[in-house]
Amino acid sequence: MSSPATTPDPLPPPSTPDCPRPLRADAVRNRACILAAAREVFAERGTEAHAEEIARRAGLGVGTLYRHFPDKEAVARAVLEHKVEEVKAFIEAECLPDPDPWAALVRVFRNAGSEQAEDRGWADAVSAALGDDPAMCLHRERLTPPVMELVRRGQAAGVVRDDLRDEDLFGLFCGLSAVARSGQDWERYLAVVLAGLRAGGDR
Amino acid sequence: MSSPATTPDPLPPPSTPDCPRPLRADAVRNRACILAAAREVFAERGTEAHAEEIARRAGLGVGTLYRHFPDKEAVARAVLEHKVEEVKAFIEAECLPDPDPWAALVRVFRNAGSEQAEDRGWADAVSAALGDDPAMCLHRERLTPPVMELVRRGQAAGVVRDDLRDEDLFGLFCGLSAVARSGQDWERYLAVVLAGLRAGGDR
DNA sequence: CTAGAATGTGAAGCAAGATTCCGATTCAGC
DNA sequence: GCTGAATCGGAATCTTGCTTCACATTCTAG
Repeated sequence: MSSPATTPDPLPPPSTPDCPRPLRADAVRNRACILAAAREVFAERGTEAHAEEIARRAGLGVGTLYRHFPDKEAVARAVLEHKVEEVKAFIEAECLPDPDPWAALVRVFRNAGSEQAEDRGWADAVSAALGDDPAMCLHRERLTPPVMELVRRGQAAGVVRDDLRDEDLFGLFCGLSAVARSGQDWERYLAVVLAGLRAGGDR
Repeated sequence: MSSPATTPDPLPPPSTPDCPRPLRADAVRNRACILAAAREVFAERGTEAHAEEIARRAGLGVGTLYRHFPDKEAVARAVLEHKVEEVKAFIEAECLPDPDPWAALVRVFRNAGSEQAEDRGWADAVSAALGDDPAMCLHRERLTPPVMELVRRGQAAGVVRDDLRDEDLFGLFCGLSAVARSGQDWERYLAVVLAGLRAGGDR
């Protein structure tokens, strides 16, 4: 079926779907620089970050940025992807294992608050997660399950209010993002929300 | 000091600070059209509303819009002003008189939720109120007092949690705005927040 | 009814950013 | 160290939306 190994394939390495061809070493390095810079800039400026600033911060020209990504949104998506994995990892490593579901849930919210306070882009993304842009909803799907798992455990233990659906949860995070983004004291806001989540506080 | 009354003042009516000169009848009418259109468009599109669309919806050219307002932001301010008065009037007429401070507070929040769900511009403004743009903070100053008055009464009656400062309150409204704006079910969100506001639910 | 000021128009001018383009540079295999 | 393909750079281009302007139209006082 394939040509004898002795004759080097005249075509570039057959482009497998996930690795069309090995990137040149410098290109790999630069791509990483762009992503690192983008993480910084999005964290500072949120969705409004400028492509130019990302490139400059990476020590590269805009053209290079556009060689690696089709447009600015793609960069944002890549950065978001990274953040989601980070947060997911935190929840799975630091919260899910906790035998006390309430303490674990509190830790999830605290983490969300501090991350959002420090990363405007992340706060923007969480706010946008309620919208209808599919790219922005992706992380909602990715993070809801582990958090709901904790909620369910809490409800089983009788410490979390019984009515509470997926969407409500994201609504709360969304509110938190609005407060955290603004430099407001999100801990106080969180205190109220947590009190509200606790079982029995119902009106 | 002034010239005899018999000689009509050759100058246009001395421009008093608040009424430089009487506007022409059609100008008054058009200004009102612009504001009405602006209210609609800002309600639909929020801060992103286009000057052009406002003018078109008013049945006028953009130039006319700019004859009446120095820039788009001035239009937004005027619209905001109107909304703030409306909300303030609602609180003073429908909530402050209520002898039950908790019921009154709930009504304030419900009103906020439904207004924000129907008026994207208002939701945006509330979110922005935590920022540092003075024009956007103005309504915070205007609405905080009456609401805090209710909070204080509630605290005195022992139905509202004791620690609760001005800023916290706006944080909660800000969160509500994020949820309401997104078409999410803000009533559920509110249920949690209200449970959290209630005295005794503390962790 | 008429003149002249006040208004209304919307095309043209600008500004800010995103994206493209193509010559200049750098890598990787020989 | 050579050569051609892959990359880089950043000025030029395009897009979008705000704002201005010179001229046309409409009011209002006389």
